[in-house]
Amino acid sequence: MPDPPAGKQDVIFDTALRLFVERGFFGTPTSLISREAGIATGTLFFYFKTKEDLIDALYLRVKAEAAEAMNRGLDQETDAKAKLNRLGKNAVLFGLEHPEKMKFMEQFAHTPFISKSAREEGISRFFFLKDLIVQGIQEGQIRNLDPELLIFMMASSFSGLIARVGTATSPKEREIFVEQGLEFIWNGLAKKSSREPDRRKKTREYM
Amino acid sequence: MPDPPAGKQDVIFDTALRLFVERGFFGTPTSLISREAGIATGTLFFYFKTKEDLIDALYLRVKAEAAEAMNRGLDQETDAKAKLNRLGKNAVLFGLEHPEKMKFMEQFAHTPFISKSAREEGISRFFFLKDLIVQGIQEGQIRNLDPELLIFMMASSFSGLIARVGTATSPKEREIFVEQGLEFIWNGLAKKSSREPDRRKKTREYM
DNA sequence: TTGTAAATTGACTAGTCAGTCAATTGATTA
DNA sequence: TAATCAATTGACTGACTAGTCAATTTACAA
Repeated sequence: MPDPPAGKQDVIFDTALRLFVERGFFGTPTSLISREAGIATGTLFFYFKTKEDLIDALYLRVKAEAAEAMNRGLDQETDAKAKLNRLGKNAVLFGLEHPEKMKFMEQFAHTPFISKSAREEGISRFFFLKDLIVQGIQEGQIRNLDPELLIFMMASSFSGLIARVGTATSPKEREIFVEQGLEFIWNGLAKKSSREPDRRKKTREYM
Repeated sequence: MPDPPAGKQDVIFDTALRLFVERGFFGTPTSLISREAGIATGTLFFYFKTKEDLIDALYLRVKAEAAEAMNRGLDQETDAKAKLNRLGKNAVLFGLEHPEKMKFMEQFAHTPFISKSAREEGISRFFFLKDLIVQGIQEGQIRNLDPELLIFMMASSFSGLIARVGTATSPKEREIFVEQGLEFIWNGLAKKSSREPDRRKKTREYM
C-alpha cells in the first residue's frame, strides 16, 4: 500500500506523481490532478503557484528521497567495496519499492519541464557518490579513472539493473539478478588484483 | 551540418524530432511543427493520420537508425570481445553525432505517448545484442550470467558513457573517456581469466 | 463568543490545440 | 489538350486548459 499522505501537499504530490508518470506533464491537466486528489482546482494553486512549480517541487522531493534511501547505512560500512555493495542494494530496493518514482526520475531527467535550478539541486543530492568513488580510488580498491565517468557508469548501470530486476518472476530470480548485476558493476569499478594504492605510471591524475 | 532532408516526410521528421526534444510531446503543437517545417497544418495530417502516428513513426525510425549504426561492421570482427568493442565505439559515435536522437530515445523510452506496438518493434531492432552476448558466453569470453541482464547492464552503461563523453572538453579527453568506459563495460561482462568455456558448477543454465 | 487570517471552493476567462475540409495547385497520363 | 488523382493549403471548429478571484468555510486565538 502507498504510504498514507499526511497533508494536502502530500496528496497533491502523490496524485501528480502517478498522473505525470502515466500521462506525461502536458498530458496531465491540473484539473485532473485536483479532481483525482479530491480537492478544488483553486486549492492546487494555493499550494503551488504554477504547474511548473509543482513539478519542480515534486522532482526535488523524489530526488532527495532517492538519495536519502541510497545513502542509508553507508557509514556503517568501512571500505569502498562494502559501501558500494550496500549502496547498490539500497538502490535496487528503492527501485522495487517505488517503481513510479523511478519512472518519474527517468522520464523527467532529460525533460525540459524541470527548471535548471531544480535539476541542479536534484543532482547535488548525489554528490556523496563522488566522495565514495574517490575514497575507493585512494584506498586502492577502485581503478584510478575519471571519477565522474565512474559515477555516470555506475548510476546508469544501477538503472539498468533495476529495470531488469523489475522483470524478475520470482524472489529467487530477483536475488540472482541483484547479485549478478552488482558483480558486473563491481568488476567495472574494481582494480584487477592489487590491494595497494595504485603506483603505476599514469597518463592522468584523477584525484 | 544536419543531413539534408529529402522529401516532406523527412522535413517533418527532422523538425518534429528537434521540437519534441526541446519541448516535449504535448509541449509541441502540431501547428508549430508545420510552421517550422515550412508546410501547412493540413499537410502534416496528410502524411500522418494523427500526432500519435507521427511520434510512433519517428520513434521507429530513430530506433532503427541507431540499431543499424551500432551493428555496423560487427560481422567483420571475429570474437565477442572485438565485436563488443566495435559495438561500443559505434554506439558512442552515434551518440556524439546525433545527440538529439539520443535525447529523443532517452526521453521517450519510458513515456506513455509511444504505442505499445511501436515500442516493441523498436526493441526488436536490438535483438542482435542477445546473439552477441550468447556467442560470447559460448566462446567462454563472457561470464555465464543471465543474458538479458547483461544486455540491460550493457545498454544502460552505454548510455551513461555517452552522457559523460558528451561533456568532454577536448578530443583527447573524449578518447580517454571512451577507452575507460568501454573497459568498465568489458570488465563487467568478461570472465576473469579462463579462455575456456565455463565448466564450473552452475546454479543456473542461461543458454 | 467574536474576530481574523488561513484554507478551500468552483464558476469563469482568455487562450490554445488537434484535426477537418472545401478549395486550389501540381503532376501524370491518355 | 483534357481528365484524373495526388499533394497542398489555411481558415475554421469543437473541445480543452492554466490560472483567477470573489465568496465561503475552517481553525484558532483573544
